[in-house]
Amino acid sequence: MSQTANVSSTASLIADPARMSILTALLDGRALPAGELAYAAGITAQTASSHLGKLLDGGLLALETAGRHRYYRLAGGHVSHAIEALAVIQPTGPVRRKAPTAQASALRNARCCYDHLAGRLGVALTNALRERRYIIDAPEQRFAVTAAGTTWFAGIGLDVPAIKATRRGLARPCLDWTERSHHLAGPLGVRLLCTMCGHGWLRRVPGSRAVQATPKGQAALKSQLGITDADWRCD
Amino acid sequence: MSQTANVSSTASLIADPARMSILTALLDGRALPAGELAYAAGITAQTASSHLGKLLDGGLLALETAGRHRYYRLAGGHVSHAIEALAVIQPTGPVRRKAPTAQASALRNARCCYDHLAGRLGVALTNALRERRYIIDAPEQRFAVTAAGTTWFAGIGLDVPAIKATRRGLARPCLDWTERSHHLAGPLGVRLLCTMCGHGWLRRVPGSRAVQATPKGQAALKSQLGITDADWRCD
DNA sequence: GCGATGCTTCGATGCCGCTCGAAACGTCAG
DNA sequence: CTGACGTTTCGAGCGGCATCGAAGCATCGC
Repeated sequence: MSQTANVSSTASLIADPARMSILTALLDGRALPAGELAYAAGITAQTASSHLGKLLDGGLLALETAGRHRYYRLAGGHVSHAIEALAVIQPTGPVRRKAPTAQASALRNARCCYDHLAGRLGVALTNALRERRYIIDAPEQRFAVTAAGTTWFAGIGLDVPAIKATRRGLARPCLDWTERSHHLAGPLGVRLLCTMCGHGWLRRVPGSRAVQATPKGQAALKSQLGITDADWRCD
Repeated sequence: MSQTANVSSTASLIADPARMSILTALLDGRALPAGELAYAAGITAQTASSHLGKLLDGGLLALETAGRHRYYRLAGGHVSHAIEALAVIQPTGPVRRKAPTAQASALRNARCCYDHLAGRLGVALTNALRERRYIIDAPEQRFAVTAAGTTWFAGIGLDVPAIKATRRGLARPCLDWTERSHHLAGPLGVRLLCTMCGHGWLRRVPGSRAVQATPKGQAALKSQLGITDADWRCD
């Protein structure tokens, strides 16, 4: 994809401190002449001219000629948008420790890890599946589904043979950040979360990675796999 | 002040093509081991290790250690957001044309941008909502929902007054990196995608950001908003 | 015309950082 | 313990780019 080459070349334009000073001076939308931008960036006119030409070619600036002055301005709102998006990314500094909020513990209890279930519930669910030998450890960082497991998954409406495995297999363990244990990932994990949400057992919280278990879901977890609230809820 | 230095240092991390290849390989949210990223970027393991360390320090990547493997992933959605914002900026010059693969055009047609709809369909949907004045432009980079809009959303089972706005509002435009136009983001955008998936109109492709419209969904788009396949499908 | 001003181009210099070979470190299998 | 493997660290080579001096263009005032 030539898109990646394009992104990095654009980023390299912003990467130079002198050019960034020029862009900063123009962030408010004004159009400034080359000489003033050179002064703002603390460089000579020749150097600034080189930078301005590159920014122009890169599509970051627009040019407006007036007499012997040449006024430069940002090419559009998308440029300032990109700069602001970059400003959000901060180097990893000192680790800040904060008391876990209610939201944080909800995330720790049950959350999405991309498209599969993670957190204490994800780990508890995976352990229950392993204890019942519905899934077993397999080589190359994978889980295999046993015959009993296929039957059990079918019982909740999940057709295992119909799932096509990716390059990394049908199911695999995924390390859980908070629990330092594994939960079920891979296509099977994705479908399992989907199915449980479809039954109304679990509910994804909009705009968050948190997952809630409904009363119906709590009952199902207990009857199907013997998982009680105490096994994973910790507020 | 130090903000500008921070932006340019972040940009310099993205500026290197090898590092950009690494970031591209991680854009879908997966976590990949260092060796695989080295192979993806076409560099040796030593060089990749250096790059990964810098990206980690720069706050672009997160690390997950599993045995002798070290899995790297994007530090968060803000990183992919910044990359997409950069991708919007195009050099003013010869337009290069590439042969799109089937997967690429699927992504271009319809995909998730985090939790809301993007791509040609996302833009077409947003434009239709604006044309019908269900949503209107509002100050501070936002969309406002009109009374007619609230009624329409309720008609598809989406209770707008029940959605709580975040700090950035209820709905806002998000720049689409392939279409260079805006699509609907914010809590309303998230709920809208959710609702349309719930009706079986759209279907998220597992393990990908691609979104498919079902036949039922195509009919609904036509009857509800007058959007035909030709408006957004382009293979 | 003539000089002054604003800006760009050319050429040379110096430095940053990307790159890979070699080697050390940590983990896993036997 | 030993060998294999994945990853990181160290060191040296080297290409690319920012920088500035000097010169070349264009415009303005007189």
